Amino acid sequence: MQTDTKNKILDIAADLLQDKGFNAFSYHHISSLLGIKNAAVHYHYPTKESLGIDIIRRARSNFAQITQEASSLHLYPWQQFDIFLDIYRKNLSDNHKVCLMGSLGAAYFTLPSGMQEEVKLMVNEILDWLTQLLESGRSSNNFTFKGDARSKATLITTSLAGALQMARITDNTHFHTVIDQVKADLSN
Amino acid sequence: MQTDTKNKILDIAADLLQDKGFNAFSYHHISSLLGIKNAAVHYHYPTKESLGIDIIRRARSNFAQITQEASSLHLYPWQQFDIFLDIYRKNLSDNHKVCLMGSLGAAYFTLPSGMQEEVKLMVNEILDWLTQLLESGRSSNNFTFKGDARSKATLITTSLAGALQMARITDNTHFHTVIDQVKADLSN
DNA sequence: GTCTATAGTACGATAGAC
DNA sequence: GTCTATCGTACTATAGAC
Repeated sequence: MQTDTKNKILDIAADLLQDKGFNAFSYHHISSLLGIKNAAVHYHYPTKESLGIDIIRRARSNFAQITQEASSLHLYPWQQFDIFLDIYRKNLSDNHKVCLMGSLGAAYFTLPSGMQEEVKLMVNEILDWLTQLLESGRSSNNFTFKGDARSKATLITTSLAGALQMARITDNTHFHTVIDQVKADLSN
Repeated sequence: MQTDTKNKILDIAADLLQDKGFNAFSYHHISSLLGIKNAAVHYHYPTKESLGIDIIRRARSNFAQITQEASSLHLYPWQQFDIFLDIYRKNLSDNHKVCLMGSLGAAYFTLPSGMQEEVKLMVNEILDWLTQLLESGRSSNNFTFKGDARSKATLITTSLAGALQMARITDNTHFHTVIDQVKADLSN
């Protein structure tokens, strides 16, 4: 079990990452929000890369937990899909955070290599899970779409990532528009 | 007419913005690529905000020119749409640049207010143009889709923005997958 | 229009006391 | 585990010579 401070650092850093991006938050931002000093954060995460890696690892772990739980509860395909959409809805309602893929994708070529590897793992896990859900949901006649499931999973994931970014610039209706369109394109 | 150096600054800065993001490039990066000094760039663009604003303004101007030309040539809806897609294809082939909306959306809350306003104008112009193309293309039975055209325009724009980001993390096939899916969803 | 030089700030990171 | 203090670096921006 991690220490309380270490968990709080991770919470704040993840928020900052999805709010301002990896190159626009600092150890000082984190420490001042926690009421401690710069150096205390470095005690828990010596480098910014180690902190970034842990943010992504925790997100991967959370995603695995959510999806495994949905699976063990034998939820219907549409219910599982809605749980997936909730991740993005929550980002929007939490001060217009973008998703991790969007934040890290936009800054990808500035990221330390260890973080780049971790992002790859995360994106592939999301695509794998969604592809399988779409495939089995089509087999059971819950979803309707053409082409292979992985292509559809890619389209959905990229739409949602872009929708969170557009919602910042314009307004929330554009995000909900994308959600509605994505759902409509799976129905029929 | 702008000076040669000022145009080169704009070229390099736009590349850096779409490569690394607004918070990960500096006056020094630009000046060293041009073989001049830091201060010379400040002569042309006193602040980073003024530089950022001009990057977006030029992109808006380029977009207006491209679309007006396509319109004056009386191109078919699919041809016009393909010209639109070319903008994204070119970003991908140019060292995996992301689009301006993606780069600036991810960093939106760190941007100077003047840039935020400029991004809003840009995104609305893109949505306006694409909405009108989709609407008229549907009227002429070239495009097929349900719902209102602006929703479809939003979905397409966000998909493409996200696709460029995902292509960095995974591979180019994911980008072309999105292009194919978007086109298929307009055909039928 | 470009240069040298520098002010002023912020950053990531480390050493060593407590 | 947190602190003070500091090193070395990078950044935006400006002053003034050429």
